[in-house]
Amino acid sequence: MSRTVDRTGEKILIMADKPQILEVAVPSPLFRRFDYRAPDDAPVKPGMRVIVPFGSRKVVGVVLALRDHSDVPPARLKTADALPDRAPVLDAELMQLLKWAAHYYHHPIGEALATALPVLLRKPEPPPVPDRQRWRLTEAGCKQLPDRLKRAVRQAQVLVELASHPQGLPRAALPAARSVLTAMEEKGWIERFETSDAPGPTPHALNTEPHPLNTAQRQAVESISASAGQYNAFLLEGVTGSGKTEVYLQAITPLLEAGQQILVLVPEIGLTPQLVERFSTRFAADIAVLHSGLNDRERLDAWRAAASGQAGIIIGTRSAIFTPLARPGLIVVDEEHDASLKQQDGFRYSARDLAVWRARQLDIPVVLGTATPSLESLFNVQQKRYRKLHLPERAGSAATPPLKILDLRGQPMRSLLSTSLLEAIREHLKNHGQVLLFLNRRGYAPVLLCHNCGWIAECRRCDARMTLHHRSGELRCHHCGSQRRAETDCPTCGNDDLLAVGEGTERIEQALQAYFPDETVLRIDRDTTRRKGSLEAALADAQSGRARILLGTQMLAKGHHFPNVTLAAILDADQGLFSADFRASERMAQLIVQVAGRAGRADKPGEVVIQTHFPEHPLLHQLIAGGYPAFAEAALKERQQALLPPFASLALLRAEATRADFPRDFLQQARELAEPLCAENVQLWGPVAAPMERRAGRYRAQLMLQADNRADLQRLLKHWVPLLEREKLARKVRWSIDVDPVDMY
DNA sequence: CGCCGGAGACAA
DNA sequence: TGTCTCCGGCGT
Repeated sequence: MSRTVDRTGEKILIMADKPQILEVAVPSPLFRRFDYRAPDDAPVKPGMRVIVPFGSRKVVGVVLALRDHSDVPPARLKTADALPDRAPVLDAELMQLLKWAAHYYHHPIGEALATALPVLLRKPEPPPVPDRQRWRLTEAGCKQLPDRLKRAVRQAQVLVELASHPQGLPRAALPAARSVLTAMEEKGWIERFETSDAPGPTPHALNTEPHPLNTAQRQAVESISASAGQYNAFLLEGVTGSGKTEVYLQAITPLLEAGQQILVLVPEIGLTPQLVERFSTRFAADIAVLHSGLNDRERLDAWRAAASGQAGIIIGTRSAIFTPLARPGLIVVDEEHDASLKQQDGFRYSARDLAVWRARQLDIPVVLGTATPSLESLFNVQQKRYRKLHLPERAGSAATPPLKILDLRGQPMRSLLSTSLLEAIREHLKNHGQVLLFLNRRGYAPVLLCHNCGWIAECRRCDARMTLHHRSGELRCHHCGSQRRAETDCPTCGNDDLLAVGEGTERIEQALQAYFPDETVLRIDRDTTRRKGSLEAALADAQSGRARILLGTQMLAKGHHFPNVTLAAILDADQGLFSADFRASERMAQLIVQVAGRAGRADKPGEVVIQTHFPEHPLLHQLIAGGYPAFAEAALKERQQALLPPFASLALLRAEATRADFPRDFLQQARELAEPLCAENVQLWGPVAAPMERRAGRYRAQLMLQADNRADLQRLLKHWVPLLEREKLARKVRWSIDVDPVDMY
């Protein structure tokens, strides 16, 4: 029974044996929480979904707390419609994580909670019942040899998968379309069955024997294992090919055997298949995969498998950090330095930082793995907040290939394929190696220029030039996605002498094909891998060695292993060397080291070439002389002197609108509101226009807040954000707070 | 006279 | 953000 006290001090019994007011997080951009009368039937707990009337619609909110009193006048209080679930969809632990994250990143709680729920649970309609259908091998299927199925790769993969999962797998876990499964079913190789009602944890037997470890790997595994059941943050720094994944696998083995779950975060969907493959070959445990390629139903099933404890391993991108876990044992963040672990719009959380927070709260270990640690994580090691586990050797003792700087000055212009590079390519091809060329610029040419009058093709919605895509004959804006037919005559002077200036991957591909007519040149970028499955197909082509010249953007540099590559080249390192963004050099160093890691193995020495017009640049020299650690040490010193992260805390207030003056005016008012709240150690910079002010037809500006510690910055934000919300101009612009921004544009 | 788009208010 | 209302412009 709840009690209250009246004015006379007498205790009065409230005629209720449960609290009557629900404090609800409603999915809306409002920072307020909303009170409702509880419906009088079901028992309520925080973390339960609740269907409530909101304005003129019905929305799904989440119960934050139960109260016996509300400050809202009774006449305005509405009654919640229904509590659709018997149990909370978000347990106490997740609610705490989400409340903390919404608070730290200054994002409305309702939206934060909504992003943590699978789409189907955000709707008032009842979600579909779980998919209980599983596939398994028949006796005939067990006798099929996957290697015989040369023409049916998918079928072979299904056989391999099912052979290692005798307890059966849901369709979503199989690497094949429904039609493939039906075909195999008709041949009598596989069959379906229904799982029992309450799936328990699956047995987590090993499928394959662990690989032998070197000393450093063994020490890493032992350190992580010794931390089982208690919080510890580890930075697992392992050069490419040093066997980080094997460390993950062996560290989690005892945890799986003890029935615990492992949450693995990866930066991008492109990395999941390979990692899933490694995990599923090793373990018989159910693996739930959560990434943007799933449909709503598949996502819900994976989410439920994690929440029920049925899945032993959960692998997912950024948003998987909010997956409920029945028996959490360890969190792994792979490629922890990767910027895509930070959400770039809406609820701008860092999945890596939240992983550390969540591990601490759960009192379990967290492992941040990378070949090129972020400066933030290295600083945390220095501060003894993280423990570093170092894997200095490449497995099989392959030497790290030397970096070679190739001076582009004086080389014939309009070719990123310098004579020396072409020679090197020829040499490596002759020695049966593969070559990998990296250029972070897709399309044919970044500029289309009139030779007669100087007209340049520009985007109508952005302050940017259009990129020419030759094959499609289109101009595309890489900032807003708009496209149009490429002009053949200059729209200003009518001259037909239009020049394609500069080079993108499409043009380099063409040039390479002309230089090496007998070789297959494989281009891997967003344009060639748009169709579903085409990235996988291209990667398979690269791995098989059929294509020996690989050319691509970012996506080629991340995580993929091509054992035959002996030459890796960065065609143009210059954009990364000079940039307004103070993190650009860190990213360039990481990229160079990651690309370098693609070259060479024990039996085939590798070579890495970096082309630049600035061969004297200190970043390149640090990398050559001392590798990534030397760069990182120097970069950390610079950050300290400039009082930049990790030695300072930053936040950005961004604003955009279709009118240019609104964002500036709003930010100026915001600045004036902030000034009286600023402690001495908090500085305001701006407002300034974004480096590219107009994008997709909207004008953008930002105000930066810099403080020498997190707490003071948070204190300011806490008082400031409510004032912003009340500002009149706040409704004329789209604004957002970015705490710990990674991209400064 | 009625329809449409834009602006502003509001959400318990 | 989604929805409702109000108001002015304009077409019929």
